[in-house]
Amino acid sequence: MASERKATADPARSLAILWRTREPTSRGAGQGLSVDRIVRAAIDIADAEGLDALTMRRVGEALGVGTMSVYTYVPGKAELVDVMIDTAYGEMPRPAVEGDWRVRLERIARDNLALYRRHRWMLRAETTRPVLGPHLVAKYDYELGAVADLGLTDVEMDAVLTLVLGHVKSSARAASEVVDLERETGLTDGQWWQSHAPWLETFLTADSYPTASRVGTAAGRQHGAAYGPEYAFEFGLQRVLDGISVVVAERAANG
Amino acid sequence: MASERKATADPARSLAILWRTREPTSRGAGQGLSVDRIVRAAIDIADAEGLDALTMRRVGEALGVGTMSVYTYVPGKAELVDVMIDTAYGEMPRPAVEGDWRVRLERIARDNLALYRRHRWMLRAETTRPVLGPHLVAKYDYELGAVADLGLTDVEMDAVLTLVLGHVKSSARAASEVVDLERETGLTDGQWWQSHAPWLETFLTADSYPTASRVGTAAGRQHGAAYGPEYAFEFGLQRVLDGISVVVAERAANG
DNA sequence: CGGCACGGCGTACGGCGTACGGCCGCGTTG
DNA sequence: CAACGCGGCCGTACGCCGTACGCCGTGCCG
Repeated sequence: MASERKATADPARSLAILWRTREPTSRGAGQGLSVDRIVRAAIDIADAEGLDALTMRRVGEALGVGTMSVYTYVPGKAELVDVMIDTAYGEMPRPAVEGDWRVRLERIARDNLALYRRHRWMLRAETTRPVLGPHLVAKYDYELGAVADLGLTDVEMDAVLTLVLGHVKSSARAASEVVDLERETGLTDGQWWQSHAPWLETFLTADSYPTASRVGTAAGRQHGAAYGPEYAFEFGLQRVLDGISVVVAERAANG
Repeated sequence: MASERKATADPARSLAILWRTREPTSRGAGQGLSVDRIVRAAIDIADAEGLDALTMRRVGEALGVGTMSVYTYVPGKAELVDVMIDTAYGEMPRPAVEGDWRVRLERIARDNLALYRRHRWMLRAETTRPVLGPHLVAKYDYELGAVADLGLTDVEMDAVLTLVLGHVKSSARAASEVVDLERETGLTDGQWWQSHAPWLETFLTADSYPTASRVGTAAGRQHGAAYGPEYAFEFGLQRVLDGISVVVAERAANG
């Protein structure tokens, strides 16, 4: 299957590229190809048409270059995606936010959501352990700053961040799926739901599954209106932050 | 996009198979192939070797049958995965749990985590909107029961469930990645972390990224010990439940 | 007993990632 | 200034994948 990360991706190779261990060569013909240009082209393709459309052939084509030329700068597709991810992290804002931890965490959540909205392919590409590129490290450092002065242990700080970012990613995935579905079927979520209503009524009867039937119908009716991925994101985010505040209050009380 | 779900997956076809719209034929030769046997074989392969190893050729091979014979019962790979997912949901327990909503939700979270542990391929396969198979519907109905009597609106009930299950999936994914990494590299997480220590110390210095450096080191040192995906799961779950309890208490107070 | 519906499958096509080996032009060296 | 060799570039080819298509043999129904 692959697609998101061949099992054989070599982290060391990705790291070498990410941290620019190689100096730019001036030898040879060189018609201006470079890791940066390749990554930029690849991101453009993935943004516009998704990870499936991102093939090495397409990348070469986009750069007016043979397929195999890409391999001069990038060891393989998996490593290319690694670099794409770190590059995307690099475009995130890292402003100094005024306000308490809750404001800061909420801001971080929204920034990450925006990132996933712009680069939907990241939702599928990150499957394996992230490669510790420079921008990911900077991002991690910045985001830890939001929870640094709350009296949490280092491990707890990491766990809080993991929790919030995990929620963002779940929500983003759900939202992305709705977009995909609308694009593929040509139907909005509400229309799709309505077209499946007869089918649902056949099997998902109030007799057999009372709760699922009622709630599903309610949720379905709201689709396109108030309910949807946005609601799930907002609701979940506030719940998560509420939950974190319990620990924070505890630590503040106990010193 | 594809890989876990070809963009061309046809939900209607999947649904037809899932709800057994076709009656079992008794015409023709028939050497005992069936949707069930195919699905079972496919799940065995995916469990043992991952989604990447699941190819139509492998499935046919495992059943002592030609590759294309599989297509007699299943329209394509995407639909096969759909059916695999619903089948996996079918093996989940749905006991009547005594205790309050928190006990019930916690139980649901752990059951789902166990499911993902047994079928790690599900973490990659569910990308798109789930197909509403019979077992998913039953699962949804069952799980809604855990939050049915808390005074929440229908939409809120759905959101609570989405939040909890999203956290489970995030955590399961993280845990699965650790397993994959250990399997691929032959190193435990702690060993891997240690082997990258020199590299990290070069770039992730206390000067440039003080917080990330300290927390990363702390988290890294704990790997293999107390910290890890299990901790992140437990910590996050309690935070999420704490957050939900705030809403529940609100509703209980306001009627 | 004839027909044919249907399960089973061999072949083939168009895609993918990428290994390999060669070409060619430039910067360096004697 | 000539020769060298290195490195950017890439054409070809291989082994995978999913699956369209058309052919067979079988056993039930009329």
